[in-house]
Amino acid sequence: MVANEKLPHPEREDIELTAVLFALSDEARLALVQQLKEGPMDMANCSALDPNAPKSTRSHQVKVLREAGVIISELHGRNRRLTLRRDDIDARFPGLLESVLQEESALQE
Amino acid sequence: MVANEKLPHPEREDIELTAVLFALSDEARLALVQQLKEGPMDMANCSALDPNAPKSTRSHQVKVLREAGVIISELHGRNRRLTLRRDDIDARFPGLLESVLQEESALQE
DNA sequence: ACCATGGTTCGATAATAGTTGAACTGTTTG
DNA sequence: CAAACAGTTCAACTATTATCGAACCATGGT
Repeated sequence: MVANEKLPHPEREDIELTAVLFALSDEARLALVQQLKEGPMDMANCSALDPNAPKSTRSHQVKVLREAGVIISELHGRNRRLTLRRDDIDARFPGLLESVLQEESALQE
Repeated sequence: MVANEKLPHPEREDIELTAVLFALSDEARLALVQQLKEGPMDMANCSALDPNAPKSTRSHQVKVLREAGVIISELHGRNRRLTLRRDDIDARFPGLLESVLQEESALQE
């Protein structure tokens, strides 16, 4: 039972490849996904989301990933806990996440 | 020896993941890449490039894929022969193309 | 109940991307 | 060499995305 799911997430079968690719085609969003491969994180702790940026900007980046079906964003205390939808993406597009997550350059430069 | 290479193509090591993902995040461009997995094709014969669209539009779509390093566009007679850079993409991002090319939906709907 | 925290939403503006016609380039064919 | 063909480039326009401040909303702590 997932707590308080107010923000819409696409069902697995509604996840579209082009939307996923687009969501991942941004350095910042890709870096965030890289960070989430280790496990769920609270949004406030994600260093990949520039802490200097306004929160509306951070919220927007997360929204794009969420609406594409790449991550789940659920209420957890007063934070948002972000979880990579690894199973769903793997089921829809086998091998895609693995190949993207291998790449380290997004975090380095 | 490749014939008459006037248009710039990035070197293998300069191909960026985000640029590739972005190039593939468009239905039309993805469909073109799907079509090219069978082998090189002349631009004029690619049904994935809407034949009703103006040629400047088709040229633009090809340009995005070329500049991202996804395809090679070389002069071949009075056509452009398009070739998927499978080896280069595989070398840079192993598994990525395979996972994207498995997906059929782009050609179907 | 109040306040601080962490985030969302809205609306405006800036930046980036796509579309297209017209003019131009290179190549084949007559 | 001229016309036709295939495509590129340019410039103007449209459309989509991103950024950001301000107002708002829910939760946790006191």
